[in-house]
Amino acid sequence: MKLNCNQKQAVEFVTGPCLILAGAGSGKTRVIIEKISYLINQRGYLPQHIAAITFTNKAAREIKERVMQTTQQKKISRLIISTFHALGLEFIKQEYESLKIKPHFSLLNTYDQFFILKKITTKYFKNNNVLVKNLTSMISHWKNNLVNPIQAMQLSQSQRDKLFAHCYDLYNKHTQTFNILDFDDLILLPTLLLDKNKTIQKKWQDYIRYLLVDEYQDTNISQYKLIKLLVGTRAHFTVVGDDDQSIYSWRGAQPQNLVLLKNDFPSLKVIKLEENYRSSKRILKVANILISNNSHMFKKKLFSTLEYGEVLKVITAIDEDQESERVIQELITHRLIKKTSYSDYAILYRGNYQSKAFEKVLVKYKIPYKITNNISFFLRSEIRNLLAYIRILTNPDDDISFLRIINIPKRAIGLTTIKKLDMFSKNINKSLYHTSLDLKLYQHFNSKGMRSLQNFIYWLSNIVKLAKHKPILAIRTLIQEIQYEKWIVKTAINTNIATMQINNINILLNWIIDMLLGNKVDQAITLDQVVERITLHNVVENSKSTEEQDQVQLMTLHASKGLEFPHVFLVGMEEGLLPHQNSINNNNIDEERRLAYVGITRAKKTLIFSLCQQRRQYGQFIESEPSRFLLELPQDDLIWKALIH
DNA sequence: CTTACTACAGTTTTT
DNA sequence: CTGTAGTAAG
Repeated sequence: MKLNCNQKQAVEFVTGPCLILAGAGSGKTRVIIEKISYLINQRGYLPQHIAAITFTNKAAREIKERVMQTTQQKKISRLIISTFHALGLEFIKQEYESLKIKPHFSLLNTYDQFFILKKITTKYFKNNNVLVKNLTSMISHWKNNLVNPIQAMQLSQSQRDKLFAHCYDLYNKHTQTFNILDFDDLILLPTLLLDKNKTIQKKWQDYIRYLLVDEYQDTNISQYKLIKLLVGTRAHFTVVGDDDQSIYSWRGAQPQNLVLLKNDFPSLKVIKLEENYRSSKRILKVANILISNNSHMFKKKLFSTLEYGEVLKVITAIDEDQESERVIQELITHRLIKKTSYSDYAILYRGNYQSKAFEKVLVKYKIPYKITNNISFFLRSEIRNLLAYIRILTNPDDDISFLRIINIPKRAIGLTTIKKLDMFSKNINKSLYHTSLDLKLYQHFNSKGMRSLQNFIYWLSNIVKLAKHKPILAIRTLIQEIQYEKWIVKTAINTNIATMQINNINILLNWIIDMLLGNKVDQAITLDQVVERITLHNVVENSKSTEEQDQVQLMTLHASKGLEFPHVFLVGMEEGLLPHQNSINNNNIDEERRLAYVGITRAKKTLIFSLCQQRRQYGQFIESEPSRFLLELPQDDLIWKALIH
């Protein structure tokens, strides 16, 4: 297929700052890919001087694969296609000396971060999870806004915020002494260093000569600053974004960055991609009318050359049981008449918990389905434990991982022993691992628990030594000697769960060993790199097999961004759900409207809404009203199906 | 040190 | 209503 006029213009404008406003389904990924090959083939850029930055590993992978199809493989081997965070990590690894970081730092995931904050703030918050969560997001917010602890203290008005700023300081000191970084640091540290150090800035600007950024509307302040520092005054870059699909403001995304771009780069060329290749005219009309209720920084109106399409249906139900029943009935009938596949259908909802009612009905009718929930593979307890062991092999000083596995499986090291160890480690200022190796500890304390600890650390340190030269043998020995499978069978609620957990562990182990051996990948990598990949990427990405099965797709609206389906059910169209009650309270309806817009624009051929009159919430029924978004749509294009009692 | 009970909170979540 | 995390008793 040929590029349309605007797409062609977007590809070929490479001499200055460029903003591509790409509406839903307008072929933006294709433009990015074409632009990369245009830069290489027509403009003489060397691949190693081009960087394309995305938010997700999935998007990065897609671009990589598609560039590979259009360009010769050897040409693009050094092309930089990565996420913001992976690029930041690469930067930190190269510049760790200037950042005053030891080379063997470990990366924290959100769980470990929460755990650390909980631990260091117990005396203030007494394990109040809500407060710790608030603190976690506050610190993240500060970091994303390039605010250090001192500035945070100055900015804080309330007593609570001052305490939070103090905790931020404690947390920073903690991460510095233990040589750990969190996700936000991967952006923050490179940004601060590039800003301060002109030599390094020049070096990186010479390295990355053309920058492309995908999903630009999702960038936060520090990411935008990073972009500016990387492109410098040369300003050879392209950002691609759509303000109507900005649905991550609660994570710090600033759609205003689109406007800032115009101010910071007056010569900015703005190119709009408004031709939609996905949806029927009717679906686009409805989407355009809905989103016109939001204020806009750039005017944009999607159009389609496809047929007008079927009328949109609205299914009303008494409660969520009937809602799911009627939606699935509709799906079954539609599939029989149109002879479609199950995988042509998607059920989209606001909150993960809404999937339950649908799952029940799908099971009842024996319909294959796939729920994409974001409870990552890595958050499963059996995986977290195993990972903690593997992290200890690469960085024994990782106290969080050490604490997690110290008594898993049970080896008679209890709370009292751990408390003594913790105290002692603070006195001699060493990590828990190294404190446990210190014979002085056992001269001070002599208890059953301490003797268990001494045995454990003797065993563990040998595995750690082994891992330095023979990581695969070390991992195999480890799994065998802790008898992890046995422990799982013992602790699991039932045998089904145990089998699943053992299966999960084997998936992870096989993946790690494949990586270490270099199977299935171009190059074998070290155990350090394996751990890094696991924290930053998602291993599950390897298991493609499920994607190709014929299954009805269920997911949240957030998770559906970037995808498309022939037939879409947008369920739970009620006030309080979409828009969500919290967003109504915070007067953040615009983002909820964009969420609805994202949902609508996923549909290619048919779109069906559903809602309930009453919905169970925490056990009791609450009355609900149709979402205001349904009422904003042109009613000529909707059919409200009668309620069945 | 382990097990069992109670209290409580409960959107979205790219890395 | 559900799942989880922290505490109190075994």
